[in-house]
Amino acid sequence: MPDTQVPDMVVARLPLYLRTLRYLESAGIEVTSSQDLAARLGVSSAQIRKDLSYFGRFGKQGTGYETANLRSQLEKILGLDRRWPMILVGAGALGQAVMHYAGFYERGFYIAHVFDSDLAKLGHDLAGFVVRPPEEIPACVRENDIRIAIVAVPSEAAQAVTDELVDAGIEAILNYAPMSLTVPRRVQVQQIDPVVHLQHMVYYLTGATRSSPPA
Amino acid sequence: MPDTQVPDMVVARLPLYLRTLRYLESAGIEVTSSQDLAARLGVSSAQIRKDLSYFGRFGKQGTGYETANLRSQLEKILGLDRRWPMILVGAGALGQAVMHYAGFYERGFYIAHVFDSDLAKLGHDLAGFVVRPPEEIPACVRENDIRIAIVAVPSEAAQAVTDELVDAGIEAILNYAPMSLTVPRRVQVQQIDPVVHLQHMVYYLTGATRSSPPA
DNA sequence: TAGATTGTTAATCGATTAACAATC
DNA sequence: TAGATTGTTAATCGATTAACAATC
Repeated sequence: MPDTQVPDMVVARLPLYLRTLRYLESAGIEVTSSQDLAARLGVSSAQIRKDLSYFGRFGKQGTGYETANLRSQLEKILGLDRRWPMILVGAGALGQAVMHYAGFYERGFYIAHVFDSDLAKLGHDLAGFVVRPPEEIPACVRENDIRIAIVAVPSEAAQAVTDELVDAGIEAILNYAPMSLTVPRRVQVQQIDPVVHLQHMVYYLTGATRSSPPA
Repeated sequence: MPDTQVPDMVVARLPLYLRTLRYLESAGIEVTSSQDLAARLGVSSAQIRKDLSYFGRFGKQGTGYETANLRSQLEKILGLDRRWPMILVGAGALGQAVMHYAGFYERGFYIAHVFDSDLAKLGHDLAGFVVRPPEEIPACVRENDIRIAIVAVPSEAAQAVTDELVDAGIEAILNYAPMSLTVPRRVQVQQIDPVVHLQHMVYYLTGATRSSPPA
């Protein structure tokens, strides 16, 4: 079974499965089942089995899945059997918070270089990173084979920075600016905007006339 | 047209529409159309019109939508014609980054109280917030009518903190811990986990054999 | 064996899109 | 008026679920 064309929604769920498997593994739980995972994630067990079936057969009838094995299989499928370097653009408050975030390294990513257009920031100080001017992005990306960038600049600058990143050959962008970015189809973009999630939830907090939250 | 039961996916998109409308408004663009919004957001214009139709009629044939009007209508629909106080649990590195995030206040939210179980943190220092012990959460929530909480504690503590928040009457949780939370159905949960998004994108960066990214 | 759980197919359900009459 | 765009319906498309034979 080759890549029969996996729906993007399925791909999007794999990291959630992976996260739970890591947790189970760290808790010493060596075997799990689609039902157990489903309960922990709040989805249906059929969905988990169906999702996994796009990539192969990882379980054993009557038993379930070996936690460590499925975890490692998912890592391989997602491309996490290596570590990915990223560049960070923006070394302001948000960018510095991103630099300090410990979760990247543990789960397959790390920040390799940091850029900011503020001349006052160029130096060694920030969280152990040397802040470099944006002009150096193209060479840095090329020389270090970097494919992922994090955008942590003010909204006003986000699209311009994105255009430069795309020109430099970046293929995936994690955007912390609260703004939709326009990119060519070959470039992946994902958005981190906590306020969008708050606004979504607040809808269900308003009025008793309001429809009830989704299952 | 009352609340015919709006699909959650539609509700989830409203904040994105709102974000773009705010941008247009700030750029002095007074009129827009479903086509213009669609192009900016990378969705179809039919979807935007359909989504809006769940809530009423906001446009004018032949012309489009008045930016400021549609923005304000969406705010009303989402429940953003007021400002929502939140409590933050966790005053470590992540919690402090959340405290410093300027985007909440501008878009309808603010952190009213901060809690941390670390005795060393109790005090005034952090970003202008007085850090209080978690025992005070229930009274604080009750007395101040707080319905939203942000969880920014280590993964190991996240579920326990969540259970306490639920008991205290919290109805919506924004979770920064990289971990699925289990809550009663009446409670909203949304997750912020940048690594999940990176892992999702990386799938499309691996191998030429790989299916191409979604449109 | 009896009990459990997978992998998979077919049925259901829901979301997106296409298309167009209404109308500004 | 001619041109444009909405709001809405019906058709399409795709994702989720139910169910069960296979099998550990």
